[in-house]
Amino acid sequence: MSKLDESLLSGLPPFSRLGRPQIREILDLAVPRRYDTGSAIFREGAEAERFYLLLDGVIRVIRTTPTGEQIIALHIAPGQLFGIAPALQRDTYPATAMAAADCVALSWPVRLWHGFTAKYDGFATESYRTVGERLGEMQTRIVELATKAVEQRVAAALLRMANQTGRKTEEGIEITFPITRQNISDMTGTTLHTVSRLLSAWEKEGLVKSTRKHVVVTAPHRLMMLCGAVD
Amino acid sequence: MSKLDESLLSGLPPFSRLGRPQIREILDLAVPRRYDTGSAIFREGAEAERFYLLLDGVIRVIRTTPTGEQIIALHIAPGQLFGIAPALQRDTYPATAMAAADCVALSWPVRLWHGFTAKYDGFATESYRTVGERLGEMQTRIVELATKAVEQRVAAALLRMANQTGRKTEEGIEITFPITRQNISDMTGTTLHTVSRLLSAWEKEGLVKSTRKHVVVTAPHRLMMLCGAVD
DNA sequence: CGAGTCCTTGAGGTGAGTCAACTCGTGTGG
DNA sequence: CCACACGAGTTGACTCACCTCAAGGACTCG
Repeated sequence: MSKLDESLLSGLPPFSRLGRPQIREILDLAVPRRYDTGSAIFREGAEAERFYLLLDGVIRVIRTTPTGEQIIALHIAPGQLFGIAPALQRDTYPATAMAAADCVALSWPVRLWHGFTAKYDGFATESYRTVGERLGEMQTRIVELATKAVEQRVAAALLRMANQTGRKTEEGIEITFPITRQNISDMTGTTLHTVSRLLSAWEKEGLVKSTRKHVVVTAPHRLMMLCGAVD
Repeated sequence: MSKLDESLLSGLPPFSRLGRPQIREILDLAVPRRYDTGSAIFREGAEAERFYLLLDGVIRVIRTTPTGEQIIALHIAPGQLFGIAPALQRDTYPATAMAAADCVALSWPVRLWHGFTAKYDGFATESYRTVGERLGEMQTRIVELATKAVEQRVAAALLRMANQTGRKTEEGIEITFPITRQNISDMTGTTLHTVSRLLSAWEKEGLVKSTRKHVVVTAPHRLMMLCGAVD
C-alpha cells in the first residue's frame, strides 16, 4: 500500500501549524477508507472507537427519532474532523454519519486523541474551534426552527448548503452533492411535498434551478431576502 | 472582604480532582457576584472577557432574532460552568445569559482559561464533557422542534426543566425558578396562548399544578407518555 | 421495458397561530 | 389603605399555513 502524501493534511486547520515530520507521524497512524454514497461511517449510539477526517465528499449527520423519522443535523465538508466524540468525553457517537456522496476519510483510534492534543500544537485549539462553530450553527438552527415559517427555513437551509459546500458556476451556486426534496425536508422539519412546491415556485421566479437530486441557487441575494436576513 | 470557602468548589466536577491548595488558588482569582432576577450576566455578541461558574440560582441562555423574537436555548443549574466561549476559541459570546432567578456566580478573566486547563487535572476534561452534554441536548431539541407537535414539545420542555433543576415535593416535582407561559413558549417555539391552553388542560387532568410563574409536575410519567418517550 | 426512486400537483382538513376581550394577583404611590 | 396600573394568565372565535391523502408523471438503472 502506498503511503499517504503529506500534502493531504498540511493545509488543514488542525494541522496547519505542524511540520512535515509531525504530519508524517500522524499520517502513518491513519487508516484511509472510501465510503459509497448512502453508506454509514458510524451509527448513533455505537461505541466511539475512532475519529475521522473527511478528505473528499460530504457527510450527512443524522439523528433518528424513536418513531423512525430522521432529521439531518448538519453537513460536513472536506477538510473537517468529524466523529470527535472523544473530544467531548463521550464514549458513544451522538448521531449517525452517512456519506451523502462518495467519500474518502482518514480515521484514527480514539486512544490517540489525547496524545494528539497534547503533542501537536494547535490541534486541540482548532478542533475545539470546530466544535464551537457547530454549536453556533446548531443554535442558529434551533432559533430558525422555533421562530421562522417553513418557507424561510427552507431558504435558509439552501443558503447554508450553498455557502458550506457550494461551487460557483455561471448559473449560480451549485450544491455539489446529491440532495432530494426528502433530504431538504428532513433538514427543515417539513414534508417533501412542501419543499417540492416551494422549489417549483422559486424556479418559476428564477431563484433556483433544480433537477433530480440536484439544486443550483441562481439568485442567492433574493433567497436571502426571503429568509429574513441572518445566518 | 472575607475569603471564599473552599467547599464551594470541592464537590463540583471540574474541580473534584483537585487538592485544597489548588482550589484555594483558583478561588483567590475568582470574582464573586450577585445578579438580580432578570439581569443580564453577559450579552450575545459582546466580547468574551470572562467565564463563569454558577453557584446558586438559574441562568437562562437566550438568543434573539433580528426581528426581536427571543428563544431560550437552555437553562443552567448551579455547579455548572457557563460563558465558556474561550473553550471553543470564540472571542464573543454566542448568546445572552440572564438570571432566571436571583443568582450568585464566580467569574474569571478568560486569559486564565488556558492556564486552568493546562495546570489543573480534570478541569479541561470536565469542561469539555459539559460542552458535549450541551451539544447533545441541543441536538435533541432540534429533533424535537423538527418532528414533534407543539403539545409534545411543551411536555418535553417541562420534563427537562423538572429533571435539571426540579425539587421533589409531596405534590410532585417542582420547578424551582420563576417561569411564565411566555418563557415556556420561548423555549418551544410556540405562543403563550397555546401554552396556557395546554397547562389548563393538563391541570384539569391532574398532570401539573400551576400558579403564577410557578409550575409543579405532578405526574411526570404521564407527561412522558404525552411527549412520545425519550430524552 | 419494467421496477424503483424521485418529483409534481390538486383537494381537503386541521393544529395552532392571531385577534380580542376579560380576569386575577401583585406591587406602588398618592 | 385604597385605587390603580401593569404584568400574567385565561378563553373564545376566526383563519390560514402547512400537513395529509391521493394520483400520476418522469427519470434511471438493471
